[in-house]
Amino acid sequence: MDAPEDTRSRIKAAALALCVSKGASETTVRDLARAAGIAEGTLYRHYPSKEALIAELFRENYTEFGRRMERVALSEPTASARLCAIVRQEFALFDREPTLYRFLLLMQSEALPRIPAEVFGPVHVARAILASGIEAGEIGLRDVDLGASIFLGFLVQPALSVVHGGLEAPLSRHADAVCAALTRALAS
Amino acid sequence: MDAPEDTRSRIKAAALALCVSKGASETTVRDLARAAGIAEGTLYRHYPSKEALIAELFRENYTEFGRRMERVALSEPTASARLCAIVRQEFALFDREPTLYRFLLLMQSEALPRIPAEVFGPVHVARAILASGIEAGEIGLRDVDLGASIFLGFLVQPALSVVHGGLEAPLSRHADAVCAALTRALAS
Amino acid sequence: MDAPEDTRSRIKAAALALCVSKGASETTVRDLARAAGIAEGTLYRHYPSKEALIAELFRENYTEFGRRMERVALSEPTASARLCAIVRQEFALFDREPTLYRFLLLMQSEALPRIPAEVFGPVHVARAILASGIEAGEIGLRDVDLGASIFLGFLVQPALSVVHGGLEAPLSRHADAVCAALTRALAS
Amino acid sequence: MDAPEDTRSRIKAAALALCVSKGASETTVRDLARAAGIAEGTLYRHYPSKEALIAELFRENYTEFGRRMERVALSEPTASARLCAIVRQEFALFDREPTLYRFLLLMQSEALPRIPAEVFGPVHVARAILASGIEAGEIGLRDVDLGASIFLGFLVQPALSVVHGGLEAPLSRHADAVCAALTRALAS
DNA sequence: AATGAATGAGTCTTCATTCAT
DNA sequence: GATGAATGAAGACTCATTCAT
Repeated sequence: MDAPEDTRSRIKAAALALCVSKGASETTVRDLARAAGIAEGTLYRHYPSKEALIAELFRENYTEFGRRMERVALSEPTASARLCAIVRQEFALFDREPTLYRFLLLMQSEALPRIPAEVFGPVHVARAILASGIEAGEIGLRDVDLGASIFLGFLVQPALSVVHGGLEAPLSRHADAVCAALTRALAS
Repeated sequence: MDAPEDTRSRIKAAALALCVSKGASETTVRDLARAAGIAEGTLYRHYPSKEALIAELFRENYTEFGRRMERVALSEPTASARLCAIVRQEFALFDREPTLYRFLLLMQSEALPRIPAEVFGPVHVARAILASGIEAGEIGLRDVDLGASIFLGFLVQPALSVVHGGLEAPLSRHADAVCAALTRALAS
Repeated sequence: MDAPEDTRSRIKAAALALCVSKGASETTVRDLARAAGIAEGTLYRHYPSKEALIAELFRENYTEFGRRMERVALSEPTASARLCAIVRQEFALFDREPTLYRFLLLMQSEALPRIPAEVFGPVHVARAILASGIEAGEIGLRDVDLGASIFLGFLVQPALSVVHGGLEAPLSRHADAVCAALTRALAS
Repeated sequence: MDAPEDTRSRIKAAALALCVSKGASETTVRDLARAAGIAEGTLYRHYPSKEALIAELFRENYTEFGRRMERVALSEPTASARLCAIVRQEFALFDREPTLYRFLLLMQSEALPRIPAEVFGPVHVARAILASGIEAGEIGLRDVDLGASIFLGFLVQPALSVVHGGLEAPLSRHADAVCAALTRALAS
């Protein structure tokens, strides 16, 4: 009745929502199946294990995150403008798709260590932009790795603060201020 | 034979190390007992549950984190200097006690949501310092909450980058550059 | 495209091989389907259940075993000669079709209890030959049931010993010695 | 309350009985626990897995079988007498402890292949006795391996025949006839 | 006749927790 | 306080079987 792809999508959506609301290890296969409207065994026709499902889900969204960054960055002329465009876009996405975003944020500490460093993601894009900015003499901070780390701090921490209640939603409201501070931080 | 406090310390040390190396939910009471050199049942003489043990462990270190920040901040004259002193101190601590620090970093996303916002911690300290700096006209960024969030980004993200391998250890090596960028970011 | 009988044969061959190599209950329908080159559901067009498939497979080969015994026995003049002819033939078959034979040997303990005693098989043939031998005064051992059991021991145990590595292959090499011993055992 | 050894014994007894009555793979851990009067989890304090429990059970009884054979054999003067003593003893044991014996008989085909050939057992004893008999010129059949195999056939097949209903119980009733036939078989 | 995704009862196993010693 | 065997609920996963196509 449903296309097989539909079942997979339902599983993914259920996993995303449940991991965000209860955490990955508190989410049982039974929860997953119920939320996706499938039988428990059906999950195993699509993923080899619960762990693999979550890992794949994280990886997909992680690399998609990187690709999204690449996409907005392309249309901007300078490194600073690129990073700001990313901030604006991601903050807007955080407001529009809170579940997807929280998933990425919350799973980071468990999932990232299991992903090989070579896998394409936000860090690569940040590094590339910073490298070009440094070469163009536009960015003062000369350490690409540190610059990427600081940039990610600007991107991630405000989002986390909104999640934890320390910063008022919507996140987009803070985009201008964050971009300004980010530009100053990397400038000299 | 051992003072009871000794047993508690051994349990805490074991929990810290195991949570860092395998994650909280992957750490079993058996693991804990083995690592602490006690019987499984003994844990329950000291904590009502495994969950409570980890929660208490996080909370202790979390508030201690805040208190450490307060302590260094006191001796500095300006907001900027205070924040930089904190950065330097914590980066040094990260290098000296990696397990303790990683525990805080990794458990954040699971443990923080369960801690009421009123509980004293780093966020309070950051906010207080920023508020004073804004009042003194020393800090341009006028939103205390956002400023605190950005500051935490500077504190946390470089540490995470070292953990994930994206930034070269030791973290202290980057303290100067981070302080400079942080000062610029908040300045205007 | 294929004649249906072909599919059945492929299923049977797959079941035989898998039961021998991993045991009946360790063999899954998925294994069976994969090895036979069919879909899992297809098995149920040919057999009502996995269990029924294996039971039928055993029964077929079990009665065929009996019929084979009957056939060689016919051309021999005395009971002793008949039993020896059987030994020779079966030992040769064991060497030629090891999988088929191991199936019979290994499934014995699970499958035999579920087969009613009336079902035609090796035991019937052995009993008939022995009865005729006793009547002809040619065989000293007067208990037909015991004689049949001892004969089966001569037939089965050397084969099992080869399977378990306690007796050197090929089994046929031992046919003469076994026949001689068997003849002596029943003689007096 | 119970000595721990008691729990283990109860588990073993339950496993023995259930494996005999329903087969190893049809026996669930739940069955085992119920029959032993323990909780399911308790089994895993004593054995690493259900499989390991059954394997250990088989191995224990298998080597004990060998040791029993050794023990009766000692008191007899000739190879023939030793083998007959074994037959008599084991047939009697089969009648007295049918469950234990059936376990060995029925599990043979699954369990034996997983036991390394070096493990001490009935085959070793049979071979040793036959070798001594051959050397003493007392036994005509010159192939030790084949002789051991034939002997095991005399030992095992009549027991199996009783289990399957082809031979009338008690097995001991047939001991004399079997001994006589065995002696003749090996003699010349 | 053939397919193979879906099913869901049932399996083995784990693990936080209890309690008699 | 300390122990560690016992618990049993709950977990992840399997697999024979069904059925719409």
